[in-house]
Amino acid sequence: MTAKTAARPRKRGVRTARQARARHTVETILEGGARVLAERGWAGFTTNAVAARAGVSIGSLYEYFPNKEALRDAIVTRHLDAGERLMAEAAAGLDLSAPPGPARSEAVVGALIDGFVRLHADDPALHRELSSVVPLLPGHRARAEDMRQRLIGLLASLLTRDAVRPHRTAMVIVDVVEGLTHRWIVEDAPLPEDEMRAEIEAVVMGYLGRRG
Amino acid sequence: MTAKTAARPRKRGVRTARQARARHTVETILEGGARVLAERGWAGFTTNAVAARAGVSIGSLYEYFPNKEALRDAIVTRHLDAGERLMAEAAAGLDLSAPPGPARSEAVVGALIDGFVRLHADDPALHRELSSVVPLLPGHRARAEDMRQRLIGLLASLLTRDAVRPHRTAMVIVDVVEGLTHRWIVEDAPLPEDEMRAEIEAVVMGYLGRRG
DNA sequence: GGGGAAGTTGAGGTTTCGCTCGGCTTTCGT
DNA sequence: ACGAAAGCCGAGCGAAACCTCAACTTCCCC
Repeated sequence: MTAKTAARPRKRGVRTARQARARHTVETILEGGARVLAERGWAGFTTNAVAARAGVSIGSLYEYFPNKEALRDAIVTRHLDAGERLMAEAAAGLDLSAPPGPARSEAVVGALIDGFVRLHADDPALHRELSSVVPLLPGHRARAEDMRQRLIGLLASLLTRDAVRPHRTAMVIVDVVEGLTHRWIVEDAPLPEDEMRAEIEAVVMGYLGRRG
Repeated sequence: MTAKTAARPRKRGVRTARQARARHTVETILEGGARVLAERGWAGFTTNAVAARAGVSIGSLYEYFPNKEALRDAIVTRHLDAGERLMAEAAAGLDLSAPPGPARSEAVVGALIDGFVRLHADDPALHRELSSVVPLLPGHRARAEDMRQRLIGLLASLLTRDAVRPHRTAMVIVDVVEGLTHRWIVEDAPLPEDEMRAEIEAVVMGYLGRRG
């Protein structure tokens, strides 16, 4: 084959799931893909492994995903969506009517820690793989970076009374919280969860007190 | 001709470099491997690419490394050796005759930050790849973990006067410093180096003050 | 300087894995 | 109820990557 010379090589089009059965198949494949990624890592993430894990044939997988990258990207997108939802929930739970000041800042920091703990605690292996070994599209990196920047902006706006340079302070805090939750939940868990939260809070509040 | 009579097919043994020329070849291959890893990542780390980059034939590579994993492991070992040396140097540079207390702690923390900055600043791309995407042998993970524990132990012994639970405090500090240097140097550099050091120091000293 | 050990080479065997395609089964609309 | 569209299947093709091996070159040592 290969026949590049043909007027239309006519690659077989990728199907768009219309029937409920097909949507279920797509769902199953995505879920299987996430499981394979979490359990066997990016190296074990072969299209045949995903199809087998999902209980569908390799042909079905390629009905809905033009290639391996598209499947990977769909899984990444889902993970980013979940993170976005988590962030929105955490923000919605904040009591913004409280008067600005150290007390409110402590509550805000608590919510931030809570959000990151939940983000990492739900399927740590998948999160680890996606956040460090799986190759990402520039668009996905950009989206993650955008989420981070929005989070920093929000935090900065809540810290205007407690910090001389709110944006800088917010960036440091976000990086500290993310770094510690990532290390302790995803890499290994040297502390029980409540102590972990307390330590992270101590680090952040100590920094805030010093910069305030 | 020779040795046709040997009953054993005997898998061809891996050569141990004896002559200077051969040692140079091994060196070149290791260096080429590190470059390929840093520039094209683990996905681009193919034995043919390494051989080409090193300017030797693929056959030569397999004279000294029984397989791809052995080559990877040798590169990882070298990187760990470098980290070990850096840690020893930083420890040797400490002034332990100074009286324990906040002033000495600040100097110790400064040295810690300095060590991690140097560890990450020298070939950040290679460090990134080795510390997150390249699959490691359990033995290598164990060695890295051992280095971390020794560092924590050393730091804890220097903080006995400043913290109620020195070991816990030391662990948190090491994780904060490593997390922030890694994020800011390896992932991207949002701050000039001196400001970066100042922020990390502010985080750690704030935590120390609060826990003291 | 000669013989043998050490070192080097690269075409190609083997395996792994992404992906295709012809044919079969199920669902839907009329 | 029946034809067409949607969905599903899996043997196998081709590319890419790991690794081998027989032949060649360079170096060492007596």
